[in-house]
Amino acid sequence: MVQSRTHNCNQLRLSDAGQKVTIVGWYDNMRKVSKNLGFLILRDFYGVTQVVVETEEMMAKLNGVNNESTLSITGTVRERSSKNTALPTGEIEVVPEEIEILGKCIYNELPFEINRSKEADEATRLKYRYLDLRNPEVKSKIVLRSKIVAEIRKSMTEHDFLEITTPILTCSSPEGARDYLVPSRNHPGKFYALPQAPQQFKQLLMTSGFDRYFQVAPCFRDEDARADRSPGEFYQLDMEMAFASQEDVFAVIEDVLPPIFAKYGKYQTASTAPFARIAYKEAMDKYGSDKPDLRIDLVLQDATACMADCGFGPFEGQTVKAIVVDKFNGTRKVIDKLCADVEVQCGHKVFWFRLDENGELVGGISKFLQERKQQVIDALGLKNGDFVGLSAGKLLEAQKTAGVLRRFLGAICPEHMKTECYEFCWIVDFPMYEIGEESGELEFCHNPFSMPQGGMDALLNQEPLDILAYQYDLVCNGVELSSGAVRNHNPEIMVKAFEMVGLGEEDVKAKFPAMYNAFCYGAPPHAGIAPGVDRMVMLIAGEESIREIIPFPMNKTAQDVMMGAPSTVDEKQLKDVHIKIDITEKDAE
RNA sequence: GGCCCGGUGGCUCAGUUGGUUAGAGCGCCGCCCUGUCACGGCGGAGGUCGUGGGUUCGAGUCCCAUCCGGGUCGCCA
Repeated sequence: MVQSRTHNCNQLRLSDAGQKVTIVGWYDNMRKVSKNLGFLILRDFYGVTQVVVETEEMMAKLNGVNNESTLSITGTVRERSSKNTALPTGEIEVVPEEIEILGKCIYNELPFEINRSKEADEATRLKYRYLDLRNPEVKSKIVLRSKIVAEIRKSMTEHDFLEITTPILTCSSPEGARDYLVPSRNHPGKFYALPQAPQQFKQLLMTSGFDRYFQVAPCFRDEDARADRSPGEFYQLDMEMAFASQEDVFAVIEDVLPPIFAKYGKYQTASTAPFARIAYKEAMDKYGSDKPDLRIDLVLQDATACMADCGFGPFEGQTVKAIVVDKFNGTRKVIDKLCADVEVQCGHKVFWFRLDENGELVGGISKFLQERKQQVIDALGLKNGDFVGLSAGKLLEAQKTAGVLRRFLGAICPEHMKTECYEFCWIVDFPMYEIGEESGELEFCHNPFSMPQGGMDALLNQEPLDILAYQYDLVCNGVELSSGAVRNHNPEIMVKAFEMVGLGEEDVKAKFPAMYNAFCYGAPPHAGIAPGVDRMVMLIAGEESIREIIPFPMNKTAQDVMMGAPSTVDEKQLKDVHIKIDITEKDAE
C-alpha cells in the first residue's frame, strides 16, 4: 500500500524542519556529487523539492531508475546547510527513509529534455505532448487558460448571463466555412454537421425567451490553419442578449474583458470603457486595416493628388497612400528589409523617400518629386528629418498595403508603438453589401443575419452600397477577436435583405428554416458577439503560436500526431453508416 | 493550390569555393568527486547529412524531382 502524500513539492518550508513527510512526483534529475551523496530533484504539479541521498542503501534504491520515473519518498525534513534562495523550497531538503518507485520510465533517453521542450521540433513536441506538458513553462500556459476561462464564466454569470449548451451534432449550414460532417446510421445518406458556431441556436434561445445567454462554445471549421488559427476546432465566448442594442453588447464586453486581460496578461494595462469606436471606412482610410493596432500612433494620409503625374510609373493613375514617420533614422539596409518584408506579406511593393535634415528630398523615389518639392512638403505636412513610406494601387489595395507597412513600421520604431498594454477598439458601421469580386454582383458583406441600419426604410430607399449594418468587430492589438451584430429579427426585413442580392423568401426558409419560422412567432430584437477564447488566451499569455495555449493541439494540416487522427476505420463501421470510400488516384497520392 | 523558410547523432545547431576520417553544446553510458542547485573532472557510445535521381575523379555542399515540418496568401459568412 502506497503511503499517501502529506505535502506537495512546493509546500515544505524551514518551519517544517524535523517533520516526517511523504512527497510524490517525477524524478526530475539527480546531481550526484560522490558515490554516496546525491541531490535528487522531485517535481510535481506544484513545484520541486530537493531530496538528499546520502546513504548507500538509498543510493542503491535509485540505481537504474531513469529520470521521469515517478517516486514516493518518505523521510524527514531538514534545514539545508547551503540554501538556494531562488527556490520556494530552497531552505530545506528531505532526508529519505523510504523510496518507492510508483511508475517506471523505461527509457533512459527522452525525445527531448523536459525543461527545454519548447526548443524541440514542433512535430516531436506534439507527438509527445504528454511529455511536453511536463515542462512547467509549457504547463503554465494551460493553467493560465483554465484560470482565464474560469474568470470569464464567473464574470458572465455575475452579469446575469446563463451558460447554456447547444448541440454538437446539428445540421450542415449552407454558408460560411466547410463543415465537418458526421454520417448518420439511422438515416442512410444523411449527415450531421459539427457546428461552425452556435449562431442559430443562440438566436433561437432569444426567441424562446432567454434573456442573456453565454457559452464557452466549441466551434468546428474545416479550414486551413494559421499561426493564430487552429485548424478544425476552437472555442468562442459566445453570447447573446435579448432586447439589446449594439451599445448594450459593448458595455458587457467592456466590463468583462479588460479586468481579465489586466489581471492575467503579459501586460498589466488594458483599455477601459468605452473602447474607441471606429467606422469601418475610417479604419481602412486611417490605418489601412479593419483590425488596426492602436498601439501604433502612425496614420495613413492620402497622397494621390500630390503624387499625380510625377512620372513614377507605379503611381500612374493609382491611389497613393503615405505614412509620414518622424524620428525614424533607419539605414538603407533597414529600409530595404522593411520594403521586402511588406512585399512578402501582402504581395505589393512599397516606396519611400526622406526629407533630410537640410530640407532636401533624398532617397527612394525622391528624384521624381524634386520639381514639386514644396507641394509635397505642404500636402503631407513634412518636417525636416521625416521619412515617408508610400503604397499605390486601387483604393483598397493601396490602403491594405499601407496598412501592412504601418504594422512593420510600428515594429521597428519604438517611439511610435506602445508595447506594454492591451489596446481594444470596436470597428463599427460595416457595409451591408458589397460587389463580389468574382461575381461582380451585389453580395452580403458579412453576416446575412445582421440588421441593416435604418431597417426596412434603408433597404427600400438607400443605395445598396451605402447601407450600413449593425455589425461590429472587436479588435485588440491588431488581432481580430470577434465579430458580432445586432441581428435581423424581423422576417419581412430579412426577406427584403435577401431580395437585394437576388434571393427571396424561399431561400431564407430553405437555408434557415428554424430561425425564419421562429421569428414569425414574435421575436425580441437581440444582439450578440463571440470573442475567440484561444486568441484571447494567446494575447494574454503573450504567445505567438496558438498551439502553445491549447492542451492537445493539432498540427498545421489538422492531424493529431499523438492520437493518429484522422484515421481509417474498419469496414463494419463504414457499413453501419452506409459509407463507401471512393478515393481517386489523385487523392491517394 | 501559390509563395517563403527549414530538414545534419536522442535534442539544439555549425559545416568555407564541391576535397581526406562530418564537428560543438546539451542529453545518454562508464569511472572519479562528501553540499550540489545549469554541480564539476576524465573517458566512451551514438550519423545511410529527409528520400530518389543527376552533374563530377569526388556531393552534407551544385542541379532536378519528391516527402515532411513551420510561416504566409487563397480560405476562415
